[in-house]
Amino acid sequence: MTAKTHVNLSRRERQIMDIIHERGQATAAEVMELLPSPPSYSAVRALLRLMEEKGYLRHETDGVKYVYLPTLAREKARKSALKQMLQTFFDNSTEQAVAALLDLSKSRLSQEELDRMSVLIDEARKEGR
Amino acid sequence: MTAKTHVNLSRRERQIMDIIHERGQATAAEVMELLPSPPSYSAVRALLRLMEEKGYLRHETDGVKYVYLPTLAREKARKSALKQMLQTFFDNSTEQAVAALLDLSKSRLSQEELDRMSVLIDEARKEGR
DNA sequence: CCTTGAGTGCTAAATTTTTAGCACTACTTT
DNA sequence: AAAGTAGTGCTAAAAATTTAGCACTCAAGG
Repeated sequence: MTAKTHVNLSRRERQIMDIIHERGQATAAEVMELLPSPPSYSAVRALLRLMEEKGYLRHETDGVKYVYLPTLAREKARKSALKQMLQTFFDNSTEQAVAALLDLSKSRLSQEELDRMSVLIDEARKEGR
Repeated sequence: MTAKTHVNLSRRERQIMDIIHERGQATAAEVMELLPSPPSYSAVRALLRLMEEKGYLRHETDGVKYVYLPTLAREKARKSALKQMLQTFFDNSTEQAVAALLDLSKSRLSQEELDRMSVLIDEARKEGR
């Protein structure tokens, strides 16, 4: 099984996945803190438990408390999210997506960062050939 | 108001938004066709009507039928989705996102497309300077 | 014109999600 | 070793969502 893809996530589940992906891991208390219009602590815990049962999360114990982590490697989750976004918003055009990305962050990009991206593209060029 | 951001969308609402963003517009019948585990036609119509009421969609009439469109310009929706993804999966690193994007699509990219991306980066470089 | 087909809006039932609260366990502190 | 604190699991109620079905409108064809 693994992957009922994330299209099946309910609203809260998705919010929680986002938080956990963003931080890599999180405790119930942290999740609660970051949730918009957070419900009660016990509600958050219940959600986490349910999501674990459904296979979206797993937990490790840190002393007495639980730390939740995504089941799917971050790498894979990224990939699937990117694919989805490419299809939904960019007609599967990588070029358009890169353009939008550059535009979005242009003010924040250093010369060095841009140089490195340039190299990435050169490499892809070579590989493709 | 406008923008309860899309974090508030329910599962079905999100699926529908994705479909409509992907196609630019869609009728109830089309949406139904593309929905995973599609419910009845009238259920789809009801959802669309509700979403319009909440301000996520609007419709135009094409002869007798309704064609639904996103309220938010595609451009803006893209931007907000990208931002979200950058933050959730890439620690706000544009570089990492570009790398993942290239990796994801490497087999599909033509030399020409890669050249054009290269140009994009050069331009950003000049602007930044 | 009348009937039929393809669309719509609305309402309320069914299902799913979301929530709170209680009962329990395990440390820590005194 | 008793009491307190901080965590957990589970259950069932509350809220929100998703759904089906019915009543209506309009245009087209006979």
